[in-house]
Amino acid sequence: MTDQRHTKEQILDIAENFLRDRGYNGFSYKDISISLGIRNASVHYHFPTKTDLGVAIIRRAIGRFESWAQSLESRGLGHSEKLDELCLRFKTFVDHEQQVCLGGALQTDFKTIPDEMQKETREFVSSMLGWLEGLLKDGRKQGVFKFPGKTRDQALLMAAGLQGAVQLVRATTPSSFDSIMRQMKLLVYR
Amino acid sequence: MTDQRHTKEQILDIAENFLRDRGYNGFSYKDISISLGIRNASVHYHFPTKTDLGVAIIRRAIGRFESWAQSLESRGLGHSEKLDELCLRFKTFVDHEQQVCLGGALQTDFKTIPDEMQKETREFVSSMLGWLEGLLKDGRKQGVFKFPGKTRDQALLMAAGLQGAVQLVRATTPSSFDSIMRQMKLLVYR
DNA sequence: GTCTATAACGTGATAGAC
DNA sequence: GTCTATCACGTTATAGAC
Repeated sequence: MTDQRHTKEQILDIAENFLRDRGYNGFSYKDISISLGIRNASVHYHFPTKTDLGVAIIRRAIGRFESWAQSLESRGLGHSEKLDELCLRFKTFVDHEQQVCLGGALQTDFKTIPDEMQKETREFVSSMLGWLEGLLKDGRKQGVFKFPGKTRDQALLMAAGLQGAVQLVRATTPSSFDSIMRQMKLLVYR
Repeated sequence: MTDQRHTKEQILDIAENFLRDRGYNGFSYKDISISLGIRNASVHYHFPTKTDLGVAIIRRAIGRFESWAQSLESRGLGHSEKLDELCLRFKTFVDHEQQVCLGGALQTDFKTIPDEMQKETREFVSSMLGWLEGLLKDGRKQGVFKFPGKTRDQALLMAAGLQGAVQLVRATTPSSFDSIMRQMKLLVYR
């Protein structure tokens, strides 16, 4: 019984890894089954269709993001530290075999993924943008962040910068990510 | 004779469109052949392998970008106008069925594309980054742009922001692109 | 829950006629 | 240059035994 949840979770781990590594159309049930050491049909037992699998990956990511955001609260971090933690989160992708973030991968493949996945993707992105906007709004009010214009625009720019940064690394060098983070912070703190 | 070049160019147009629309693994020779009204095998006549096709798309994009940059010179545009033109270039993708930019699509699919395409992708990105860095360096020297930090970092941030922006549109709304451009300019002009 | 076996279809690619 | 026909293989997915 714990075994079921265990395998299911393992499949999600592996599939999400492939998704960030190769995109939604860049991996198959066979890849997952080989990676896990079971058979193709066994993967289908846990996730009947690839759509089910894709939706589950994104839903889990949404929950994980919200838990993460919550954990920052309970650790009592300040605005500046929270922003650092977000950047660190993306840096993890780069450090882990130059993977890209889930949102970026799903948006690039957007027109090829089923409707249910598109819907979850919007939800995921909306959740992240909402959090970031809140952080920037609060941080600016308290004088931690200093940027002109609308908070919403700044949040969008940072989200775009973050997801573009992890992708750019693949065509340049890992240090590009650090460059972009450095500059992003420079512009928001002065 | 002109017909050959014509069909070949049409294939490139259609394939590049698919690539920006659905990613490298999201379209097939069949899609192209149907779209062009010829047969699968005929497409293979012009581009024997999908790798050949992919490489040709990127090479053409590199040439096109350099012609575009050159055209800005002959039009005698200033630094500020050149930056506007770049943003406009990306906005075109958004306006055209919310497509993403070639660099972003290729980077997301990077680990699934053949070596030759990876090489061309690096070349393409390098070309764009070099141009942008030159623009920012010159513009800052002349007092048009005002940003702290390294020119290279700023160029990387803007490239990441641009490619992230066209992608984010898909999961949010087209106006996100305008928001991001507005904020990007705000930060580089003050 | 996992297996074997297989269906139904899509993919990149090639041979050879016209 | 384009066609028909076909190959070899990968894909998602299902039926049914263990």
